[in-house]
Amino acid sequence: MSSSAALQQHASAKPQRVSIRDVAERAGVSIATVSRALNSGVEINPDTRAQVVQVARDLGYVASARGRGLVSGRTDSVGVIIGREHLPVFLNPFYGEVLGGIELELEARGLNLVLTSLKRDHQLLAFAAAQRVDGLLVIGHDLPVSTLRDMQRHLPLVLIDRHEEGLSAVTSEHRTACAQITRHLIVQGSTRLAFLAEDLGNPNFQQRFLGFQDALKEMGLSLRPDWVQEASPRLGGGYTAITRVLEAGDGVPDGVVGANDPVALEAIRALLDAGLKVPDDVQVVGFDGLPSRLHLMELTTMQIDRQELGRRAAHLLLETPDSPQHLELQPHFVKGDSSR
Amino acid sequence: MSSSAALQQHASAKPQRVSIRDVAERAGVSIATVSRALNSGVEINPDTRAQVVQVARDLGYVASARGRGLVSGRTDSVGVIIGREHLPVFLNPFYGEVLGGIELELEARGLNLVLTSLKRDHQLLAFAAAQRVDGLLVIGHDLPVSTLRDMQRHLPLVLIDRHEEGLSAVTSEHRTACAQITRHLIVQGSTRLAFLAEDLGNPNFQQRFLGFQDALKEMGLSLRPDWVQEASPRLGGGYTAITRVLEAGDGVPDGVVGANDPVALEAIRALLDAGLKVPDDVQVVGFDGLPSRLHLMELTTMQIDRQELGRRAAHLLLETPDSPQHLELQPHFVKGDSSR
DNA sequence: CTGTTAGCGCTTTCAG
DNA sequence: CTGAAAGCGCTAACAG
Repeated sequence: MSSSAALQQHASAKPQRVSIRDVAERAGVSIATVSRALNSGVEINPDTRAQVVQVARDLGYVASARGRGLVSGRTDSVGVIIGREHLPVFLNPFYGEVLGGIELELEARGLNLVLTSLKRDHQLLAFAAAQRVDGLLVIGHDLPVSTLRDMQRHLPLVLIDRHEEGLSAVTSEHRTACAQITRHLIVQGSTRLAFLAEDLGNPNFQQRFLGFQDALKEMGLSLRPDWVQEASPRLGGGYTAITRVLEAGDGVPDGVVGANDPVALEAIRALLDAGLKVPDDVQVVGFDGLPSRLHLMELTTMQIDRQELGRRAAHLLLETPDSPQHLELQPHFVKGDSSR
Repeated sequence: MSSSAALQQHASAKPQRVSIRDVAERAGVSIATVSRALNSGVEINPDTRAQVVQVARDLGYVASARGRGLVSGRTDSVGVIIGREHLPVFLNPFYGEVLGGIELELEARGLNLVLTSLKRDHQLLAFAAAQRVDGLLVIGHDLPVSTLRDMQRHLPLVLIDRHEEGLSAVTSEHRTACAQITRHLIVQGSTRLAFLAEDLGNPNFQQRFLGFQDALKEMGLSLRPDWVQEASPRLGGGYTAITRVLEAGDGVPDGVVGANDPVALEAIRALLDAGLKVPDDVQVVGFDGLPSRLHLMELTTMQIDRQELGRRAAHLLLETPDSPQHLELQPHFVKGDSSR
């Protein structure tokens, strides 16, 4: 509180903020006229308007978002909430690009983006209820669906990368996409396949795992339980996961499907360290399509258009805030150097 | 506007938002009492308070940020503006971590983070003047200093990674740090050094370049103009920059200083593609210390504590909003595999 | 076309 | 300790 107080002191220390009344007085009109002159729309004498606009500019007047919001009921800004599990949020390029897409859509309409990293559930609810924003985009999986529904009672809301009954969402398809890239591996000659999941508790990774199994079945291959390993989500998990596969005693896989790109890249590092060649000895594929110019290797992966994910979600929020909709985007195959 | 209107419709379609009056009525007290009960501080009958708190909870009442802000003059949120030149903002892990540090500091005080990517200068000024936030953190170099000063008249403001006379700032030191890492290269045996700048118009890169030259001079080496190349900031610039060095006809450098990590990594890629060995034939160092687990190689670099940059800036904004201060953080040397 | 007036939801004197 | 009332800055009827 002391901090906010400090910020506040500042404001009052400034040469008194100019209000609509100052402009009205100086322009010799009423505050209503000032309001009308500045919010184009109503008919008003062009000369009066020009005069008011001039005075407003001179005084550096800008309508207070608070005062305006109080009567209009709008804030002209949209909130974005990112799941706790994904922190540090900004380190994951995945979410960065999603935000970029959201920004794009909002900026086109002159709306502000308010980013709020996840606090306690009840704080989030309070945030929604306090009407600091006109709508909410939620990225990530760790909010209880009940909280989401509660928030939905206060504000329109769209989920990103997650789907819940009765709530709007934009997601990407995981299962057939993962089957597709697994098939690619098999077609290119791999028969002994390992799967590295970042977190099998996450529904999206579950779907990818199912797709992996679909492809195995379809191609007449069998699943080796020891070759399905979970990689702790912190950096480096893929390395130890593939190491466990190598140590399982079933020999060396000739194909590895990483549940996402970081896991796949870490696995490649481990394979190289173990003296294996990629893709000659082992083909490796990932999932997500993270920008990889600086990476160990150009990865074969399923590219998710993250910007589109954000754009669409913002669009849904703005255009159809009241009818729940579910959009599912299909990732597309990108051939890199980690597979043949 | 139609979009905002749509969001607005939603709000009004909802079961009328509960206001302080609803709580007062239901609790059988005045709105003043509700306000007092909920904003701990004033003395009030514990029973009354308990009663009010209970009713408020039942009704799911949360004070409107607008109404409260109008009278208190505060918004309890801090804005962050990121320079146009750094877009797409979120793709650069540098700024992501800074944001993380800011978040940390704000969260500890219950303040909200409002992220606004850069629009036109006058829009930014309007944003500041509209008092949507209590203070502003500005990351990046492309805002005219005059605009910054104008904004400063409306709000307290702290610059990050940039310094201007009379404005608060948190920056990192570039010159001696770059000299230090250049010296490392020389001590490890490099004598023919190239420098790859991302953008020599940027004062920070200029400082690094100066540091590079300081080290050369100090160690009795001379600067080859052809071996100072600018790398266009888009991904891949470092690749072509080092290629130009190789084609300059002066032979092959045995040491390369990249003005930042991406440029250095791209250069390594190009060197490897050209059949050279890193660090055996050519040592390469970067600057920034981006997380590199997934990269081509662990880079020797000067690590900037980006989170600290954000934390300190937020701290300055909150604690000393009125007296301009300048904090300079020193990067520290990190040895990787790209140098001996 | 423009001025007057009534709030938007809340906090904060000022009286009781 | 609590209620009444003023007013934060603005927009939107409602009169002129």
